[in-house]
Amino acid sequence: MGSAASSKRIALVDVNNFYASCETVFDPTLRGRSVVVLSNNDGCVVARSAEAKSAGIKMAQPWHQVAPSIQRRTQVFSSNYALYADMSNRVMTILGDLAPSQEVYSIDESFLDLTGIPNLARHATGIGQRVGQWTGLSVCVGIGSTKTRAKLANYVAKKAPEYDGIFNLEDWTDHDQTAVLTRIPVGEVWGIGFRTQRRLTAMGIRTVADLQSADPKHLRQLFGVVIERVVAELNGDACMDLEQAPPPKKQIRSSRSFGKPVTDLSSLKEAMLAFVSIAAEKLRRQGSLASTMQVFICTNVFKAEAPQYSTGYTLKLPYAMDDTVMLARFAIRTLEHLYKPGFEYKKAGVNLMNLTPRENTQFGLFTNDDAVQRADKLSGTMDAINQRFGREALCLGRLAGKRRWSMNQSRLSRSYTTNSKELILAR
DNA sequence: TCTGGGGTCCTAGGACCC
DNA sequence: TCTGGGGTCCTAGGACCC
Repeated sequence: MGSAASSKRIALVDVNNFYASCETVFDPTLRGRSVVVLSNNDGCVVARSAEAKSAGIKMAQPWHQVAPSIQRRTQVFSSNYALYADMSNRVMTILGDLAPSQEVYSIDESFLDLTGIPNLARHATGIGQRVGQWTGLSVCVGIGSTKTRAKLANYVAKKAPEYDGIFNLEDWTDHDQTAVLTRIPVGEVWGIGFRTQRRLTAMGIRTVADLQSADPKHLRQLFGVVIERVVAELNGDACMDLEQAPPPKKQIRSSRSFGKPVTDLSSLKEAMLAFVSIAAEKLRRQGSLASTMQVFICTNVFKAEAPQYSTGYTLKLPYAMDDTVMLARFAIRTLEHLYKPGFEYKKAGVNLMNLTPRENTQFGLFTNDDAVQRADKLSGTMDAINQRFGREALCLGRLAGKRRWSMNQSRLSRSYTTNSKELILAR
Protein backbone atom coordinates (compact mmCIF):
# COMPACT_ATOMS: atom_id res chain seq x y z
CA MET A 1 0.00 0.00 0.00
CA GLY A 2 1.29 3.44 -0.95
CA SER A 3 0.55 4.91 2.43
CA ALA A 4 3.16 2.72 4.05
CA ALA A 5 5.85 4.25 1.81
CA SER A 6 4.77 7.83 2.42
CA SER A 7 6.29 9.51 5.43
CA LYS A 8 3.90 12.48 5.55
CA ARG A 9 1.67 12.89 8.54
CA ILE A 10 -1.14 15.35 7.91
CA ALA A 11 -3.66 16.19 10.63
CA LEU A 12 -7.10 17.59 10.07
CA VAL A 13 -8.25 19.39 13.20
CA ASP A 14 -11.79 20.69 13.41
CA VAL A 15 -13.96 22.17 16.13
CA ASN A 16 -16.91 20.07 17.22
CA ASN A 17 -20.28 21.66 16.37
CA PHE A 18 -18.45 24.94 15.92
CA TYR A 19 -21.20 27.61 15.81
CA ALA A 20 -23.33 25.88 18.43
CA SER A 21 -20.28 25.44 20.68
CA CYS A 22 -19.40 29.14 20.37
CA GLU A 23 -22.84 30.02 21.72
CA THR A 24 -22.50 27.51 24.57
CA VAL A 25 -19.06 28.78 25.60
CA PHE A 26 -20.54 32.18 26.41
CA ASP A 27 -23.68 30.84 28.04
CA PRO A 28 -22.79 27.78 30.12
CA THR A 29 -26.45 27.22 31.04
CA LEU A 30 -26.77 25.82 27.49
CA ARG A 31 -24.40 22.94 28.29
CA GLY A 32 -26.05 19.58 27.80
CA ARG A 33 -28.98 21.13 25.99
CA SER A 34 -30.20 20.97 22.42
CA VAL A 35 -28.75 24.06 20.69
CA VAL A 36 -28.95 25.00 17.01
CA VAL A 37 -27.71 27.93 14.92
CA LEU A 38 -29.66 29.02 11.85
CA SER A 39 -28.46 30.30 8.48
CA ASN A 40 -28.96 33.88 7.35
CA ASN A 41 -32.62 34.87 7.53
CA ASP A 42 -33.11 32.25 10.24
CA GLY A 43 -33.81 29.78 7.43
CA CYS A 44 -31.95 26.48 7.76
CA VAL A 45 -30.14 24.72 10.57
CA VAL A 46 -26.38 25.10 9.99
CA ALA A 47 -25.00 23.91 13.33
CA ARG A 48 -26.26 21.56 16.04
CA SER A 49 -25.08 20.57 19.49
CA ALA A 50 -24.69 16.86 20.18
CA GLU A 51 -28.09 16.89 21.91
CA ALA A 52 -29.73 18.56 18.89
CA LYS A 53 -28.26 15.87 16.66
CA SER A 54 -29.58 13.07 18.82
CA ALA A 55 -32.97 14.77 18.91
CA GLY A 56 -33.05 14.09 15.15
CA ILE A 57 -32.55 17.63 13.83
CA LYS A 58 -30.83 17.36 10.45
CA MET A 59 -28.09 19.52 8.98
CA ALA A 60 -29.47 22.12 6.50
CA GLN A 61 -33.03 21.30 7.53
CA PRO A 62 -35.37 24.30 7.34
CA TRP A 63 -36.10 25.27 10.93
CA HIS A 64 -39.84 25.54 10.30
CA GLN A 65 -39.86 21.84 9.34
CA VAL A 66 -38.51 20.75 12.72
CA ALA A 67 -41.28 19.22 14.83
CA PRO A 68 -42.74 21.73 17.32
CA SER A 69 -42.13 19.36 20.24
CA ILE A 70 -38.41 19.36 19.41
CA GLN A 71 -38.36 23.09 18.68
CA ARG A 72 -39.74 23.77 22.13
CA ARG A 73 -36.85 22.13 23.93
CA THR A 74 -34.18 23.53 21.63
CA GLN A 75 -32.32 26.80 22.14
CA VAL A 76 -32.06 28.49 18.75
CA PHE A 77 -29.74 31.26 17.56
CA SER A 78 -29.35 33.41 14.45
CA SER A 79 -25.84 33.27 12.94
CA ASN A 80 -23.51 35.61 14.83
CA TYR A 81 -20.66 35.72 12.33
CA ALA A 82 -18.66 38.36 14.18
CA LEU A 83 -18.49 36.05 17.19
CA TYR A 84 -17.64 32.92 15.18
CA ALA A 85 -14.94 34.68 13.16
CA ASP A 86 -13.30 35.94 16.33
CA MET A 87 -13.36 32.51 17.97
CA SER A 88 -12.04 30.99 14.74
CA ASN A 89 -9.05 33.33 14.78
CA ARG A 90 -8.20 32.30 18.32
CA VAL A 91 -8.36 28.59 17.50
CA MET A 92 -6.34 28.95 14.29
CA THR A 93 -3.62 30.91 16.08
CA ILE A 94 -3.31 28.20 18.73
CA LEU A 95 -3.13 25.45 16.09
CA GLY A 96 -0.55 27.40 14.07
CA ASP A 97 1.72 27.50 17.09
CA LEU A 98 1.56 23.72 17.47
CA ALA A 99 2.68 22.72 13.97
CA PRO A 100 5.50 23.68 11.61
CA SER A 101 3.01 24.41 8.85
CA GLN A 102 -0.71 25.03 8.72
CA GLU A 103 -3.44 25.47 6.16
CA VAL A 104 -6.56 27.19 7.46
CA TYR A 105 -9.09 25.29 5.40
CA SER A 106 -12.38 26.73 6.65
CA ILE A 107 -13.75 28.70 9.55
CA ASP A 108 -13.46 25.66 11.84
CA GLU A 109 -10.94 23.37 10.15
CA SER A 110 -7.20 23.38 9.77
CA PHE A 111 -4.73 20.99 8.12
CA LEU A 112 -1.45 20.68 10.01
CA ASP A 113 1.72 19.05 8.73
CA LEU A 114 2.95 16.99 11.67
CA THR A 115 5.51 14.99 9.69
CA GLY A 116 8.49 14.02 11.82
CA ILE A 117 6.95 14.98 15.14
CA PRO A 118 7.76 12.27 17.70
CA ASN A 119 4.96 10.71 19.72
CA LEU A 120 2.14 11.93 17.52
CA ALA A 121 -0.53 10.56 19.83
CA ARG A 122 0.67 12.70 22.71
CA HIS A 123 1.06 15.75 20.47
CA ALA A 124 -2.51 15.36 19.20
CA THR A 125 -3.78 15.08 22.77
CA GLY A 126 -1.90 18.26 23.62
CA ILE A 127 -3.56 20.09 20.73
CA GLY A 128 -7.00 19.20 22.02
CA GLN A 129 -6.12 20.18 25.58
CA ARG A 130 -4.70 23.56 24.70
CA VAL A 131 -7.63 24.55 22.48
CA GLY A 132 -9.98 23.40 25.22
CA GLN A 133 -8.24 25.32 27.99
CA TRP A 134 -7.74 28.50 26.02
CA THR A 135 -11.10 28.77 24.23
CA GLY A 136 -13.54 26.34 25.84
CA LEU A 137 -14.06 24.59 22.49
CA SER A 138 -13.42 20.91 21.81
CA VAL A 139 -11.78 19.55 18.67
CA CYS A 140 -11.30 16.26 16.82
CA VAL A 141 -7.98 15.30 15.25
CA GLY A 142 -7.66 12.94 12.29
CA ILE A 143 -4.23 11.92 11.01
CA GLY A 144 -3.30 10.36 7.68
CA SER A 145 -0.59 10.39 5.03
CA THR A 146 -2.65 12.62 2.70
CA LYS A 147 -5.30 15.29 3.19
CA THR A 148 -8.03 12.91 2.04
CA ARG A 149 -6.90 10.24 4.51
CA ALA A 150 -6.66 12.83 7.29
CA LYS A 151 -10.25 13.88 6.56
CA LEU A 152 -11.37 10.24 6.76
CA ALA A 153 -9.46 9.72 10.00
CA ASN A 154 -11.22 12.79 11.39
CA TYR A 155 -14.55 11.23 10.45
CA VAL A 156 -13.64 8.14 12.48
CA ALA A 157 -12.47 10.28 15.41
CA LYS A 158 -15.88 11.97 15.43
CA LYS A 159 -18.01 8.86 14.99
CA ALA A 160 -16.24 6.42 17.27
CA PRO A 161 -16.23 7.69 20.87
CA GLU A 162 -13.73 5.05 22.00
CA TYR A 163 -10.90 7.03 20.33
CA ASP A 164 -11.51 10.17 22.40
CA GLY A 165 -11.53 12.47 19.38
CA ILE A 166 -8.15 11.39 17.98
CA PHE A 167 -7.62 8.82 15.23
CA ASN A 168 -4.41 8.11 13.32
CA LEU A 169 -5.16 5.95 10.29
CA GLU A 170 -1.47 5.21 9.75
CA ASP A 171 -1.12 3.51 13.13
CA TRP A 172 -3.04 0.54 11.81
CA THR A 173 -2.01 -2.39 9.63
CA ASP A 174 -3.30 -2.54 6.06
CA HIS A 175 -5.67 -5.27 7.13
CA ASP A 176 -7.14 -3.24 9.97
CA GLN A 177 -7.34 -0.09 7.82
CA THR A 178 -9.40 -2.00 5.27
CA ALA A 179 -11.66 -3.23 8.04
CA VAL A 180 -12.28 0.39 9.07
CA LEU A 181 -12.77 1.67 5.53
CA THR A 182 -15.21 -1.14 4.72
CA ARG A 183 -17.58 0.26 7.32
CA ILE A 184 -17.63 3.83 5.93
CA PRO A 185 -20.06 4.71 3.08
CA VAL A 186 -18.30 6.02 -0.02
CA GLY A 187 -20.19 9.34 0.22
CA GLU A 188 -18.17 10.26 3.32
CA VAL A 189 -15.01 10.64 1.25
CA TRP A 190 -13.92 14.26 0.72
CA GLY A 191 -14.90 15.14 -2.86
CA ILE A 192 -17.61 12.49 -3.27
CA GLY A 193 -20.94 14.29 -3.14
CA PHE A 194 -24.51 13.14 -3.26
CA ARG A 195 -24.73 12.60 -7.02
CA THR A 196 -21.42 10.83 -7.43
CA GLN A 197 -22.22 8.60 -4.47
CA ARG A 198 -25.48 7.59 -6.10
CA ARG A 199 -23.75 6.67 -9.35
CA LEU A 200 -20.92 4.83 -7.60
CA THR A 201 -23.33 2.86 -5.44
CA ALA A 202 -25.25 1.82 -8.54
CA MET A 203 -21.96 0.43 -9.90
CA GLY A 204 -21.40 -1.60 -6.72
CA ILE A 205 -18.86 0.79 -5.17
CA ARG A 206 -20.52 1.29 -1.80
CA THR A 207 -17.76 1.76 0.77
CA VAL A 208 -14.51 3.68 1.04
CA ALA A 209 -12.64 0.38 0.74
CA ASP A 210 -14.49 -0.33 -2.53
CA LEU A 211 -13.42 3.05 -3.91
CA GLN A 212 -9.84 2.64 -2.73
CA SER A 213 -9.45 -0.59 -4.68
CA ALA A 214 -11.36 0.55 -7.79
CA ASP A 215 -9.62 1.14 -11.13
CA PRO A 216 -8.74 4.88 -11.26
CA LYS A 217 -8.42 5.00 -15.05
CA HIS A 218 -11.84 3.52 -15.55
CA LEU A 219 -13.37 5.91 -13.00
CA ARG A 220 -11.66 8.83 -14.70
CA GLN A 221 -13.38 7.99 -17.96
CA LEU A 222 -16.74 7.87 -16.24
CA PHE A 223 -16.43 10.75 -13.75
CA GLY A 224 -13.48 12.95 -14.73
CA VAL A 225 -10.12 13.72 -13.29
CA VAL A 226 -11.30 14.74 -9.82
CA ILE A 227 -12.24 11.24 -8.78
CA GLU A 228 -8.98 9.83 -10.11
CA ARG A 229 -7.16 12.08 -7.65
CA VAL A 230 -9.46 11.04 -4.82
CA VAL A 231 -8.56 7.37 -5.39
CA ALA A 232 -4.85 8.22 -5.49
CA GLU A 233 -5.10 10.18 -2.25
CA LEU A 234 -7.03 7.36 -0.60
CA ASN A 235 -4.09 5.11 -1.45
CA GLY A 236 -1.58 7.43 0.17
CA ASP A 237 -0.44 9.11 -3.04
CA ALA A 238 -0.65 12.84 -2.29
CA CYS A 239 -2.17 15.04 -5.00
CA MET A 240 -2.90 18.07 -2.84
CA ASP A 241 -0.35 20.16 -0.98
CA LEU A 242 -0.88 22.22 2.14
CA GLU A 243 -1.68 25.79 1.13
CA GLN A 244 -0.13 27.92 3.81
CA ALA A 245 -1.01 31.26 2.28
CA PRO A 246 -4.55 31.36 0.95
CA PRO A 247 -4.53 32.24 -2.74
CA PRO A 248 -6.43 35.42 -3.63
CA LYS A 249 -10.11 34.95 -4.42
CA LYS A 250 -10.95 34.64 -8.09
CA GLN A 251 -14.42 36.02 -7.58
CA ILE A 252 -16.15 37.89 -4.80
CA ARG A 253 -19.87 37.60 -4.40
CA SER A 254 -22.28 39.33 -2.09
CA SER A 255 -25.93 38.37 -2.03
CA ARG A 256 -28.75 37.85 0.43
CA SER A 257 -32.25 36.56 0.59
CA PHE A 258 -34.62 39.21 1.84
CA GLY A 259 -36.51 38.90 5.09
CA LYS A 260 -39.72 39.89 3.28
CA PRO A 261 -40.53 39.93 -0.44
CA VAL A 262 -39.46 43.16 -2.13
CA THR A 263 -41.47 44.60 -4.98
CA ASP A 264 -40.22 48.15 -5.54
CA LEU A 265 -37.13 49.23 -7.42
CA SER A 266 -35.91 51.67 -4.80
CA SER A 267 -35.64 48.96 -2.12
CA LEU A 268 -33.82 46.71 -4.56
CA LYS A 269 -31.40 49.53 -5.32
CA GLU A 270 -30.78 50.08 -1.65
CA ALA A 271 -30.02 46.38 -1.17
CA MET A 272 -27.78 46.33 -4.24
CA LEU A 273 -25.79 49.27 -2.88
CA ALA A 274 -25.19 47.38 0.33
CA PHE A 275 -24.06 44.27 -1.59
CA VAL A 276 -21.69 46.30 -3.77
CA SER A 277 -20.25 48.00 -0.68
CA ILE A 278 -19.50 44.65 0.97
CA ALA A 279 -18.03 43.08 -2.16
CA ALA A 280 -15.92 46.14 -3.00
CA GLU A 281 -14.51 46.27 0.50
CA LYS A 282 -13.47 42.62 0.28
CA LEU A 283 -11.99 43.34 -3.13
CA ARG A 284 -9.83 46.17 -1.79
CA ARG A 285 -8.80 44.14 1.25
CA GLN A 286 -7.21 41.52 -0.96
CA GLY A 287 -5.68 44.17 -3.18
CA SER A 288 -7.49 43.25 -6.38
CA LEU A 289 -9.33 45.04 -9.16
CA ALA A 290 -12.43 43.65 -10.90
CA SER A 291 -13.03 43.92 -14.61
CA THR A 292 -16.30 42.00 -14.84
CA MET A 293 -19.45 42.38 -12.79
CA GLN A 294 -22.54 40.19 -12.60
CA VAL A 295 -25.81 41.53 -11.19
CA PHE A 296 -28.75 39.23 -10.49
CA ILE A 297 -32.24 39.32 -8.99
CA CYS A 298 -34.81 36.57 -8.53
CA THR A 299 -38.19 35.75 -7.06
CA ASN A 300 -38.87 33.00 -4.53
CA VAL A 301 -38.54 29.61 -6.24
CA PHE A 302 -40.28 27.92 -3.30
CA LYS A 303 -43.41 29.91 -3.93
CA ALA A 304 -44.56 27.92 -6.93
CA GLU A 305 -47.92 29.67 -7.26
CA ALA A 306 -46.40 33.17 -7.53
CA PRO A 307 -45.15 34.51 -10.88
CA GLN A 308 -41.45 33.69 -11.28
CA TYR A 309 -38.71 35.88 -12.69
CA SER A 310 -35.02 35.17 -12.37
CA THR A 311 -32.46 37.09 -14.32
CA GLY A 312 -28.94 38.40 -14.31
CA TYR A 313 -26.53 40.27 -16.50
CA THR A 314 -22.77 40.05 -16.79
CA LEU A 315 -21.04 43.19 -17.94
CA LYS A 316 -17.47 44.02 -18.82
CA LEU A 317 -16.35 47.10 -16.90
CA PRO A 318 -14.57 49.77 -18.95
CA TYR A 319 -11.43 49.32 -16.84
CA ALA A 320 -10.36 47.20 -13.87
CA MET A 321 -11.60 48.96 -10.74
CA ASP A 322 -12.06 48.59 -6.99
CA ASP A 323 -13.93 51.74 -6.07
CA THR A 324 -17.34 51.46 -4.47
CA VAL A 325 -18.90 54.52 -6.04
CA MET A 326 -18.00 53.52 -9.58
CA LEU A 327 -18.92 49.85 -9.09
CA ALA A 328 -22.23 50.94 -7.56
CA ARG A 329 -22.98 53.12 -10.55
CA PHE A 330 -22.65 50.18 -12.94
CA ALA A 331 -24.58 47.85 -10.66
CA ILE A 332 -27.49 50.24 -10.30
CA ARG A 333 -27.66 50.97 -14.01
CA THR A 334 -27.71 47.22 -14.70
CA LEU A 335 -30.36 46.64 -12.05
CA GLU A 336 -32.59 49.29 -13.64
CA HIS A 337 -32.47 47.34 -16.90
CA LEU A 338 -33.17 43.99 -15.25
CA TYR A 339 -36.01 45.14 -13.00
CA LYS A 340 -39.56 44.37 -14.01
CA PRO A 341 -42.46 45.54 -11.86
CA GLY A 342 -45.14 43.11 -10.72
CA PHE A 343 -42.88 40.51 -9.12
CA GLU A 344 -42.07 39.69 -5.52
CA TYR A 345 -38.29 39.60 -5.37
CA LYS A 346 -36.70 37.33 -2.78
CA LYS A 347 -33.01 37.60 -3.45
CA ALA A 348 -30.45 39.76 -5.24
CA GLY A 349 -26.72 40.02 -5.44
CA VAL A 350 -23.56 41.09 -7.17
CA ASN A 351 -20.55 39.06 -8.25
CA LEU A 352 -17.17 40.66 -9.00
CA MET A 353 -15.12 38.56 -11.41
CA ASN A 354 -11.98 38.59 -13.52
CA LEU A 355 -9.94 39.83 -10.58
CA THR A 356 -6.38 41.04 -11.12
CA PRO A 357 -3.75 42.33 -8.69
CA ARG A 358 -3.99 46.03 -8.09
CA GLU A 359 -0.25 46.70 -8.15
CA ASN A 360 1.31 47.39 -11.53
CA THR A 361 -2.08 47.80 -13.14
CA GLN A 362 -1.93 50.14 -16.04
CA PHE A 363 -5.08 52.21 -15.94
CA GLY A 364 -6.84 52.53 -19.27
CA LEU A 365 -6.01 55.18 -21.80
CA PHE A 366 -9.38 56.79 -21.37
CA THR A 367 -9.63 56.86 -17.60
CA ASN A 368 -9.36 60.19 -15.95
CA ASP A 369 -6.51 59.78 -13.48
CA ASP A 370 -7.80 62.55 -11.24
CA ALA A 371 -11.19 60.93 -11.00
CA VAL A 372 -9.63 57.54 -10.23
CA GLN A 373 -7.54 59.06 -7.46
CA ARG A 374 -10.48 60.85 -5.89
CA ALA A 375 -12.47 57.63 -5.95
CA ASP A 376 -9.55 55.78 -4.33
CA LYS A 377 -9.38 58.27 -1.55
CA LEU A 378 -13.12 58.06 -0.89
CA SER A 379 -13.10 54.26 -0.81
CA GLY A 380 -10.11 54.25 1.53
CA THR A 381 -11.87 56.63 3.89
CA MET A 382 -15.01 54.51 3.86
CA ASP A 383 -13.00 51.40 4.70
CA ALA A 384 -11.31 53.16 7.60
CA ILE A 385 -14.60 54.38 9.05
CA ASN A 386 -16.29 51.03 8.64
CA GLN A 387 -13.30 49.28 10.17
CA ARG A 388 -13.64 51.44 13.23
CA PHE A 389 -17.41 51.62 13.62
CA GLY A 390 -18.61 48.42 11.98
CA ARG A 391 -19.46 47.56 8.43
CA GLU A 392 -22.87 49.16 8.49
CA ALA A 393 -21.58 52.54 9.65
CA LEU A 394 -21.14 54.12 6.27
CA CYS A 395 -22.94 52.97 3.17
CA LEU A 396 -24.06 54.50 -0.06
CA GLY A 397 -27.62 55.72 -0.38
CA ARG A 398 -28.92 54.06 2.74
CA LEU A 399 -32.32 55.32 3.77
CA ALA A 400 -32.07 55.33 7.52
CA GLY A 401 -34.49 53.01 9.27
CA LYS A 402 -36.23 51.90 6.09
CA ARG A 403 -34.52 48.66 5.25
CA ARG A 404 -37.44 46.71 3.91
CA TRP A 405 -35.08 44.18 2.40
CA SER A 406 -32.97 43.29 5.43
CA MET A 407 -32.55 39.81 6.85
CA ASN A 408 -34.56 38.23 9.63
CA GLN A 409 -32.24 37.71 12.58
CA SER A 410 -34.55 37.52 15.52
CA ARG A 411 -32.42 35.29 17.71
CA LEU A 412 -29.01 36.89 17.59
CA SER A 413 -26.75 36.35 20.59
CA ARG A 414 -24.68 39.21 21.92
CA SER A 415 -21.31 40.01 20.34
CA TYR A 416 -19.40 38.91 23.42
CA THR A 417 -15.93 39.26 21.99
CA THR A 418 -16.10 42.01 19.41
CA ASN A 419 -18.37 44.76 20.68
CA SER A 420 -17.36 46.56 23.85
CA LYS A 421 -20.98 47.49 24.55
CA GLU A 422 -21.90 43.82 24.82
CA LEU A 423 -19.15 42.54 27.06
CA ILE A 424 -20.05 39.50 29.06
CA LEU A 425 -21.11 40.39 32.60
CA ALA A 426 -19.06 38.90 35.41
CA ARG A 427 -21.05 37.61 38.32
C1' DT B 1 -16.56 10.68 -54.96
C1' DC B 2 -14.51 12.79 -50.71
C1' DT B 3 -16.63 19.73 -48.87
C1' DG B 4 -10.91 20.68 -43.07
C1' DG B 5 -9.28 20.32 -38.76
C1' DG B 6 -6.66 21.66 -34.94
C1' DG B 7 -5.88 25.17 -31.47
C1' DT B 8 -7.54 28.67 -28.32
C1' DC B 9 -10.63 31.39 -25.81
C1' DC B 10 -14.87 32.05 -23.52
C1' DT B 11 -19.08 30.81 -21.17
C1' DA B 12 -22.57 28.10 -18.98
C1' DG B 13 -23.50 24.63 -16.12
C1' DG B 14 -22.52 20.65 -13.10
C1' DA B 15 -20.61 19.01 -8.94
C1' DC B 16 -18.60 19.71 -4.76
C1' DC B 17 -17.19 21.93 -0.20
C1' DC B 18 -18.06 24.32 4.34
C1' DT C 1 -45.53 32.69 7.89
C1' DC C 2 -40.64 30.43 7.44
C1' DT C 3 -36.24 27.01 2.57
C1' DG C 4 -28.24 30.32 3.37
C1' DG C 5 -24.16 32.37 1.34
C1' DG C 6 -19.70 32.21 -0.61
C1' DG C 7 -16.47 29.80 -2.82
C1' DT C 8 -13.62 26.21 -6.15
C1' DC C 9 -12.64 23.21 -10.10
C1' DC C 10 -13.79 20.76 -14.27
C1' DT C 11 -16.01 19.93 -18.72
C1' DA C 12 -18.61 20.51 -22.86
C1' DG C 13 -19.61 23.18 -26.53
C1' DG C 14 -19.71 27.40 -29.39
C1' DA C 15 -17.08 31.05 -31.69
C1' DC C 16 -13.24 32.19 -33.96
C1' DC C 17 -8.80 31.83 -36.27
C1' DC C 18 -5.61 30.19 -39.70
